[in-house]
Amino acid sequence: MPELPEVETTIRGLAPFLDGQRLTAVTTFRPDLRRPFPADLAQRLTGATVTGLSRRAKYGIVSTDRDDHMIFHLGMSGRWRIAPSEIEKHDHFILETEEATVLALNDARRFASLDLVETDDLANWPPFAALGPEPFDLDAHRLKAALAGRKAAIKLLLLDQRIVAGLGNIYACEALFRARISPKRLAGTLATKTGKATQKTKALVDSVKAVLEDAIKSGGSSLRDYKRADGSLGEFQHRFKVYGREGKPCARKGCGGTVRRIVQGGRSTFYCPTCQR
DNA sequence: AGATATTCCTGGAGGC
DNA sequence: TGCCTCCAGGAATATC
Repeated sequence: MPELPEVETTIRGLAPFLDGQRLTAVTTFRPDLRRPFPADLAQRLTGATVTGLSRRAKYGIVSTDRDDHMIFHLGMSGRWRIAPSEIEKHDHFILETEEATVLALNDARRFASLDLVETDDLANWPPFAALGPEPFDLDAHRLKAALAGRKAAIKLLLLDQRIVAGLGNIYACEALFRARISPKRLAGTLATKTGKATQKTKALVDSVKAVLEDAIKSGGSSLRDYKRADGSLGEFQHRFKVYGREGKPCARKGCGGTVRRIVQGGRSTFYCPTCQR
């Protein structure tokens, strides 16, 4: 479930153990995850000092003093474990620091990725080159322009990382609920010139930011696999208003509707047909 | 452009 | 503690 808040939580959890640390040992237990690991991964990381950790969309970035950036994507089930007492099933990659802290990348479904990109290549690195703006950099004008004329359902476009980068299935559903917008609404109808639709675009931008900020404050959401790097669970799953709440009463005061589940683009969408229009 | 299906994987849940 | 089917946070790719 790692969407933007889970990756942000992971980066914040790793930073105290990695930032400024020299990497003393790098171990891979297999040659690939979603993609092959770089052949010189261990060689380039071993002995390097971490100069900073950051995030872009759902990618975590560990930068080193060799102008390298180790970039990970957690896929569906990836997580980092700090100082594990022993190696577990599905640990695929291990970093060890000068202070002897062990960090393990664990991923049952192996949809994660691990890449090493040089600074000069960052902007053109294909996974990054295709990304739209960070949600926190989004504004109503920009979103409106991206949605104008589009006939796809708004939910599907919120999942399109080229439109806005970092939302996944959960937070797309939750943001639409907060904005009172139906996930089935054709994206272009949010982008018309008349006041009401523009207000809807603004509401959506504000809702996207708010739900992500709240989720980060809660340490992300833990459903099946996700845990914070220190092993603790996120808390935001207790605050879902629609996700996973099919058949339950709408959380909006006075609405009285019932949360529905539909399928869009082959994935579950949860929403309240009564108050989301 | 858009809708849909498929693929990469493992594991948990639920039906029988 | 069996077998089978379905479903799951993502995203690239193919086809109509």
